[in-house]
Amino acid sequence: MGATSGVSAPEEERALRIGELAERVGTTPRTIRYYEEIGLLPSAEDRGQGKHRLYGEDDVQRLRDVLRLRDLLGLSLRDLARLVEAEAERAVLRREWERSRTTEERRRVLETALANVDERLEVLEARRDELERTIEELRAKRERVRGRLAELGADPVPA
Amino acid sequence: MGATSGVSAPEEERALRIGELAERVGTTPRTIRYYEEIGLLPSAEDRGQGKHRLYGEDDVQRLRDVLRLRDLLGLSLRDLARLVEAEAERAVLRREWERSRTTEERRRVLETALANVDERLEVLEARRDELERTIEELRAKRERVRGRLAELGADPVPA
DNA sequence: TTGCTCCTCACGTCACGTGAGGTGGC
DNA sequence: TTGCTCCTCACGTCACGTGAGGTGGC
Repeated sequence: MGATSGVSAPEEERALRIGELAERVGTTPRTIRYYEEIGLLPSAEDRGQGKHRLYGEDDVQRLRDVLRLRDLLGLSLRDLARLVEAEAERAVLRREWERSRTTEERRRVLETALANVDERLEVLEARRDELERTIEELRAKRERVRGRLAELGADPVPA
Repeated sequence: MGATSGVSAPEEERALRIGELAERVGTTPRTIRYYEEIGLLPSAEDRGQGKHRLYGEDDVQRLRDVLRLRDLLGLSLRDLARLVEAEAERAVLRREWERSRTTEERRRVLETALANVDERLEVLEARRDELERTIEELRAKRERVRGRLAELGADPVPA
């Protein structure tokens, strides 16, 4: 859960405070603290009681990913945490793969990763198709309204 | 608020009970009762205390619309209720338009409707574009994984 | 009459929002 | 030192979930 720190070594890079991070990714400090509390984001274990949280660029990226998945998938945060865990697991598999010797091991690792990606793609594509259908309905509606406006007389409606 | 009844005259058509309606649209009876409670769905005013709610086909359609907008837009239910109100208002404007005499009135009504549709289109298109970008990222990731699998040897991965 | 679904409270939960009162760092 | 943002409780809210105990219709 807390093996890696949320404070990702801001050695050279500028360290962000929670408010800056929140503004960068379009959320609130409270949401970030809550995600840390439920284990969806890693917490800085070496942070003293009452001390400020500090974040680096990779924390920005990780939080962006989490928020995007939350909005796109509409899962509970528990399920989302499981999904993010699976993603991390894939990263582990990836490193394992780098070291693995036999072709069979490599194949197994890659096929697991492929199945994982395919599953996410299916969910996202279904959502996009649903959105597309709704957009088409609205466009047809718009054309009908514009047609009626055109019938009313001279002034063309600006595109 | 309660001018029209949720029980939309199931004269000939088969009347649905709340559990059937819920299953048809993919939600729960509790959600339907809650939406009625906050005014997002109309309530049957002529329903006696403790009597069963009954629904018709247009209630199915209305609830489907509400649920789809909820999932697609991610608004609060208060904002969603306002939007649905605006939709109903447009229907009123539509009937008003049927009776209106002057070209200017008609133009005004149509332009209001057009602005309303355009606003919804913009939100939906932005969402779809974001989804599309995520899908593209995942597809690229998948191609990379499949490339690595192909490198491993003979057996082609089924498309 | 027996099941089944329905009814109305009413408390629980999830994902945060929102102060209350206090401390930390450019 | 002065502001500003940060900190930790902790209670509030929104959108329902989930029984508890009772009634209704094929």
